[in-house]
Amino acid sequence: MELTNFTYVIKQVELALRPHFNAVCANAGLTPAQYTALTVLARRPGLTSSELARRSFVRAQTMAATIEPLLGDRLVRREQDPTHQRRMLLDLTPKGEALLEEMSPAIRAVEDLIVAEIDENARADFAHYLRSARRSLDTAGPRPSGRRSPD
Amino acid sequence: MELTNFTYVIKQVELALRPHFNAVCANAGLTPAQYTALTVLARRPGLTSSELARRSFVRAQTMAATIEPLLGDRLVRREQDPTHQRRMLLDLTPKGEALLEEMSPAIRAVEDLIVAEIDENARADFAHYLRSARRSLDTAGPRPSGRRSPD
DNA sequence: CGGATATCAGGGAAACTGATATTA
DNA sequence: CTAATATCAGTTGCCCTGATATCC
Repeated sequence: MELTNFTYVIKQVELALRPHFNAVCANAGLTPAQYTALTVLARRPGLTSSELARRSFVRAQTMAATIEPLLGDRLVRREQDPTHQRRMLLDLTPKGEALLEEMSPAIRAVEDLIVAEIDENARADFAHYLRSARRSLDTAGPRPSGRRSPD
Repeated sequence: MELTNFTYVIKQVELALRPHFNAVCANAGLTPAQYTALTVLARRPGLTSSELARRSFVRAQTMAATIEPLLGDRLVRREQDPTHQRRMLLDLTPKGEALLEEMSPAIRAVEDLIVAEIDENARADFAHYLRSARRSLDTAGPRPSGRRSPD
């Protein structure tokens, strides 16, 4: 009963998910972290690298390293914030948007696999619990970067 | 509705969980992977390193590297399988069991944080969904190692 | 000044691939 | 012969810490 061990099972799910997710990303010439950064930028255009890092629970340096190859491949574009000399705003290029579109069916297949056994109705509950866990973990204890809700 | 993005949120939860889990493990002189291996051995004494690897969704080499320091620290003991010349069976030492016991309250605190916002009744559902996801991901597609249910 | 950004340099935990020797 | 185990060696993705310069 109480041998739930959420910490353990969450790690296991992430590990079991990794090869699937990895394969889809590698197929598109991306690392998993890069794909994730692209999807966040798709929904939040004009973020800075630091903001993107906070929303992803990583450091600014880590995110900068993740994004660097995307800039080189012209999947992401960077321009200076008109109001701040120091801030660099990130956006997807059309090429970046097209790549996400191409990957969409394969990603969708992985999504379907995750919830394959779960009733349609219960999937929303599952998603709700996951987001709740992320929120609880974010608003307490040791953190890599700053505050702010991830997405 | 369908903007659930389980792949993304699961990764986010794992990332948000990491610093908490990491701090507890580091406090006990363990890496997260080492702590996890200890807990599995606590519940499944006499596993081989390869079996342990399969249950943990990693390769035999990865698990061997994880366990090596635990043998040196006498937290885990290894003895030859009487019926197989090649198999080496793993077990916790009393020292290993004691360490898990010491860590238990801190681990429990992290567990409580994860489900802090979730109703007592709903926590079992959450655990069920997580295990279901792990199972679905395990029984299909690309995998690092072999078969067998993890735990 | 403090706070946030960007970026340089270095390090570590933990997964991967490939290859090999042994044994049921 | 085939499958599984144990183990050697190298690689990679991706996070970390510390430090620095710039800008509001």
